Amino acid sequence: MRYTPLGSSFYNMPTLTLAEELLGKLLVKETSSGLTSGWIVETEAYKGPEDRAAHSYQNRRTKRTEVMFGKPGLVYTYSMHTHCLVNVVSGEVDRPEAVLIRAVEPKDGIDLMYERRGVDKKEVNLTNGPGKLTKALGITMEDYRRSLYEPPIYIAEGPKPASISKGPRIGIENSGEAKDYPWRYWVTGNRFVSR
DNA sequence: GCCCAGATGTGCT
DNA sequence: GCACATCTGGGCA
Repeated sequence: MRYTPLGSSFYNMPTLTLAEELLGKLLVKETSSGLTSGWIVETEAYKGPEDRAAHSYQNRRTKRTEVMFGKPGLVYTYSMHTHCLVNVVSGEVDRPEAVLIRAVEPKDGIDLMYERRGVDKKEVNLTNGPGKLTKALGITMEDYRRSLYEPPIYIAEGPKPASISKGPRIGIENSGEAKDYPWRYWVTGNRFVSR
């Protein structure tokens, strides 16, 4: 199973548009154990300097956020507690914006996902959360700063969802007014959406 | 459904 | 050194 990654030009669009356009695309990760992939069904946009919920709020530039200042289409992996989350860097160079991938629907390598997540899980629990999908697909801090338009981690074309919903983002209660921005997008009715 | 502890990297003092 | 985070799973109701 092999797919054609979307080229770097795909990522040259406003962050909110990109967050919406990513829905229905295929997120693919190749490792020595095999290939796993899933349809992206939920995303959240984080808009740099003016977004209190973003790591790059007020252009905070550190070792961790450095990649957000780079080219769009790079991978920003972030570790939190025992988990790892994956973002797509967006915005032009020096515009520290990103799109968080919150959930995918498993497509290829489902056996491998069970192996990584635990065989006692229901299928819906394999990838219906940002920390879950990274584990199921084998995405780790090793992928930090990789580009998404070539293997081993990339995004390929997929069907456009029939209907898209949007609403406030999740897990950012301490972010003042930013917590209400409707920058979370998901495929309407998809059962792999996190909540 | 809600509450809570786990357990670790990161950033600030 | 210390507080806290783009979360998850298990406990209980």
